[in-house]
Amino acid sequence: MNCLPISFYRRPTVVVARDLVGKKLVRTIKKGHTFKLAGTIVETEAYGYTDDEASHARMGRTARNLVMFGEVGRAYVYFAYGNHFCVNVSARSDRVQAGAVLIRGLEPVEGIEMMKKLRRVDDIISLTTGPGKLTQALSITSALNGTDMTKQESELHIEFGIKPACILRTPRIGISRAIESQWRFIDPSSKFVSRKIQINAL
DNA sequence: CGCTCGATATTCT
DNA sequence: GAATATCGAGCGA
Repeated sequence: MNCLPISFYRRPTVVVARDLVGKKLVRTIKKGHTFKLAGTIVETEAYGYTDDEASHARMGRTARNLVMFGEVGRAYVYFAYGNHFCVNVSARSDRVQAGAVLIRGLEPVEGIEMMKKLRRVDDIISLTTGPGKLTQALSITSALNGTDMTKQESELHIEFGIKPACILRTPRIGISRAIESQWRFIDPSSKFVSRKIQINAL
């Protein structure tokens, strides 16, 4: 079994976000043949509960964010700006009621030709450098919301990888609240990070 | 390269 | 009605 165990996700969300950098996100598609699409996670962000003004869970449960409150290690897929899907993994310590880690960047490893077709682009760099891009490259939609990411047989799961030499911690991107929290983690040696650093507003 | 804007689901005010 | 965990097209420099 190559998958990260459920205990990996039953820890503080920020710690899980850091430790997910270097792990492998795997998507299997059964369509006649079985296709495998996979990439190494190079960029993540942690989102919390009522303590986090930028989190979907900050106001409590809604139909959309239920997975953030449920069992850990599950895929939380949501539709952003009416245009793109984004994928998270639910993760939190037992003391907290909600939490998830947004996967923001991948380094493509397997199934690159199919990713190019799904994205309708040829450029490797723009294939998976961003949360909306990587869901398109791996054909991740709300149909996969709630998927158990700790099971090898799941169409979407997370496997062990190689621990990066260095992980950088920065403020999160694309939010206007709680910009002071440094809950974004990147592998600075990777070319597949959407932005190397966050420029802090004055 | 950088900036503006449209697409438009879901939630909040 | 406004904001949002985004992206890419179009435009100007």
